[in-house]
Amino acid sequence: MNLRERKKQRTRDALLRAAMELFATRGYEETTVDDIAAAVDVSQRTFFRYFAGKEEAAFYVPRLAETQVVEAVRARPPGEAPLEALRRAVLESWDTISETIEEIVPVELHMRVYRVIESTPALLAAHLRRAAELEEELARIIAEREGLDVDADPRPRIVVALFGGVIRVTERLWSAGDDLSLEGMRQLTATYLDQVGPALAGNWRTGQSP
Amino acid sequence: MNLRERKKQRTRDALLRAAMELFATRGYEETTVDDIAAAVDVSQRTFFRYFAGKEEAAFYVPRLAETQVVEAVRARPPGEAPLEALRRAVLESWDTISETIEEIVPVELHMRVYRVIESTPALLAAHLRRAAELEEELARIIAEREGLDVDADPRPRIVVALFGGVIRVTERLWSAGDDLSLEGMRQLTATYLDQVGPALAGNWRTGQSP
DNA sequence: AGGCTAATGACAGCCACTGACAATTGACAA
DNA sequence: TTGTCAATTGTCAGTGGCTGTCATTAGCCT
Repeated sequence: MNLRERKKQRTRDALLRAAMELFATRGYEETTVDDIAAAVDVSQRTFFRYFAGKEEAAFYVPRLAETQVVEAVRARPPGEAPLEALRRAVLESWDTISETIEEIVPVELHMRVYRVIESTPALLAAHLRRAAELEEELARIIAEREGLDVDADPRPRIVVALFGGVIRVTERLWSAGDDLSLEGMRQLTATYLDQVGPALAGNWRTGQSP
Repeated sequence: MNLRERKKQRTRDALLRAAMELFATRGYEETTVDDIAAAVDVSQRTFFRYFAGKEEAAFYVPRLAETQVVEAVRARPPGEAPLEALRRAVLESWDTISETIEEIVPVELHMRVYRVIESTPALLAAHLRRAAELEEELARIIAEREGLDVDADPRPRIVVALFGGVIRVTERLWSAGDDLSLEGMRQLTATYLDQVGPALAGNWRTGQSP
């Protein structure tokens, strides 16, 4: 790697860290791009050469996680039922995700930024849009696994929509609660996915849930 | 109603219509607030006194529809299973929705704007955030119907997430296709909701779908 | 060493949005 | 009807995100 390349990498990292640190402490809206650039001692223009916008800095790490989930789903054996494949892929990819993150920024910082994302309207909106794109991708993968046409058969998109919905509900609960550990999230996700069947049963009065 | 009130109403209507017309023809990003204000011959500042931002103008009509759905769910008899109640409420509220819209703007204009919302990243993001808020509200209603605590029992949020997911999938398909009639949308929604059961079944090879 | 190219900074400008203040216009009572 | 009060609006100035342009700097390669 060149000196040039290394320098670029360092600038990018510094900008990312400074941005995340500022978002996490001061808040997203309260942080200006000038603040971030000043913290790294580069011009505002340089920031925009590395990130398309403030938003992109906030979502840099979450994007890594998404990529990993997609690949985990792709790697699932074709025999599994769709919902089962999705479930296992997510739970499994969280084992490796923290290491991936730690290579870039402290996981703890990521978690604090994640909370900011969930509690900042503009960021939450962007997050949901990304999630929708992810779902579309997953639907295609599922359809292919099952040898179906996504645009002709509604079922791939429906399972994925259901699955995505459950994930989002747990994300929200998790980020709002106190237990920010990965294990807590795993637990929550597993519990909620287990409730999918019962939730669809007609009669909810039979048997309460945790 | 005062002359003053009437004048305000007229200005608001004119701004809304001008905004929607411009969004639908020129596109959202390509329309500046100055354009909208100029079309109505008021100052830019006045626009911001009626709408919190460009976005709010785009979502003014869709918000009406959302309100109506929420009320339709509230009006459902308590005996129905949750998913059934949601299904009936949505299908039913679409009967009345076009009249409500027509009081404000031509339905055809609304449809064109809706397509713009679905195809403009910034607007789609905002739309999904609103949808998430709506789902939270519906989950609370469902929980109350069933005499449950939303924060203790996951099932209300899960059904609603599933339902919301299906709705969003159909919205997208509908807005991307050619048949922009309400009847087409009803049909699509009913079909997709009917596929929820089959989609969750383990084995998709038994019996193809339309 | 010196020319080439990529990265950066400085500057100007667009657009969404906000606060402050002055001018206008309808409402209402004397 | 007129004068006063309050609401509506326009103007102006300013902030922040973001982009294009151009000159300058700094690493690369012969």
